[in-house]
Amino acid sequence: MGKYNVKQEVTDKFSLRGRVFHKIREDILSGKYKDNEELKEVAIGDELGVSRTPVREAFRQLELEGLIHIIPNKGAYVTGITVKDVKDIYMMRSLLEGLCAKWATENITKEQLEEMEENVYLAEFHAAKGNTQQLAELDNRFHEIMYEACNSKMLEKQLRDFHDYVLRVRKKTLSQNQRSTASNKEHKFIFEAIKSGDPAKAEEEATKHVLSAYENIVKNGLHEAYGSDE
Amino acid sequence: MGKYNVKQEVTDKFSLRGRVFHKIREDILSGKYKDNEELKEVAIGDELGVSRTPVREAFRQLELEGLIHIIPNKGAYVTGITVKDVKDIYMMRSLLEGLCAKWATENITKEQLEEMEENVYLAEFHAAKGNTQQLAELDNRFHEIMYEACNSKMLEKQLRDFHDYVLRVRKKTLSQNQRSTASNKEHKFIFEAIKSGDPAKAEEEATKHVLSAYENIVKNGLHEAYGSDE
DNA sequence: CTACGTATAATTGTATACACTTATACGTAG
DNA sequence: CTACGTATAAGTGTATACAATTATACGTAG
Repeated sequence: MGKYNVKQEVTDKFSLRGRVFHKIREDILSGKYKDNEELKEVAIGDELGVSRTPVREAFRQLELEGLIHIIPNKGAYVTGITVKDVKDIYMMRSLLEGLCAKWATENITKEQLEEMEENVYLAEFHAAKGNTQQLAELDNRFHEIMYEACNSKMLEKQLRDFHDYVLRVRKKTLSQNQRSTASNKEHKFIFEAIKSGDPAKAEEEATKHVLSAYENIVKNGLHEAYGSDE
Repeated sequence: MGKYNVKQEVTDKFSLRGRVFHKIREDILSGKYKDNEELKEVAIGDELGVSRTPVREAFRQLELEGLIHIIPNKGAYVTGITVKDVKDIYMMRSLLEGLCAKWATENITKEQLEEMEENVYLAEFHAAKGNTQQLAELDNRFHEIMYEACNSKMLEKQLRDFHDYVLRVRKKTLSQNQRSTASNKEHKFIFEAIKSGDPAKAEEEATKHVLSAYENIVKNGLHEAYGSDE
């Protein structure tokens, strides 16, 4: 990966296909399309004012993301995302973010470490002022820095995917002030472990960080946004 | 997921698009297309005797799998898979297979447990006879059973993806007899932990299992199949 | 000889047309 | 009334046509 290419979006948001992809994705995650609902190429194309071609290409991508499943010659059906899915992802993430923090400790550059430090202290400031928007961005960025610092293209991609997947949930939980201050504190612990060059500690703190986000989610239900499945 | 739908392939192998997808994927993983090589829609279409449409759809999927990256209005470029990528995946897998074994212990059905037991003992038999083909299939199936048993759609999909990704490597390492017998023994340990209802033990054994496969790979180089990147 | 700009070619993006498969409606036999 | 079969409609799969963008070649000014 690299210095340029600041944020390589897998799907360009400006092409028709990209817009269609993001729109459908959003509509599935937001619950507009219900579980098992059939998505028809022409209907969606008409709605967005495009032909079937970009819609079909978007479908192929959504299928690989697991948001829809396509039965050949039949149709595309929404797979949706349940409460259990989100929880499972958090458990998987807790392990992989741990690994990421460990590797980041061993590979982080001076610049990345500095940005991380800045991020942590800036977040403290915005938390005090109760600015949720900035906090969400800083939180995003903190994890992004770790992903970049771990020096593993595969792990980076994986965690980005997860991160994206549960983005809606994260936005919601971070808007609760108590969680965001706790989250900041945990970021600080991770940062300090990385700075002191202690991979095992960094791993432990990052794992704990995701787990406590998970606990928070479990406590607060998240029933409205997703179908309950258990 | 379910009783029916024994093996839901994400991309149907019989449609043109599916065939194109698998062909290009294979060609990238086998090294036919070099790193950063540009893939042109018409060229590939002509080679496979199809039009651009299925090729384009296959490209979109390959992009999401991370095997190629597409620059809008420019082209599709091979991302390839390096030795480090494979190693990183093994590290990630070791954690997630551990989690999978833990969850499988808590959710496995009687039938799945029976099939697993049968699998382990059958593998012992074929190992003694040195039948590598059957061994590879049994190994695949052992992990498949765990994926199904863990009762997590998300984790199942993730591990299948990883599994697929490094399939070529696994085939190769399993053809070495000493590794395959060691692998069998480890499967047996995992199975016994699951059967005895000890999630922590199952997790530990599954993690160790993937790690030892990783060690084996590191020892044996795997230089020929993939570009070295470190 | 180099640098720049324009014309041309090559390639991707999107829309449309046609082929093929699957679903639906309706009529008829029993 | 039900079961079956055929005709029709709807929808996906693929190919092709056209538009937009990017790369290349070549000529000209300096």
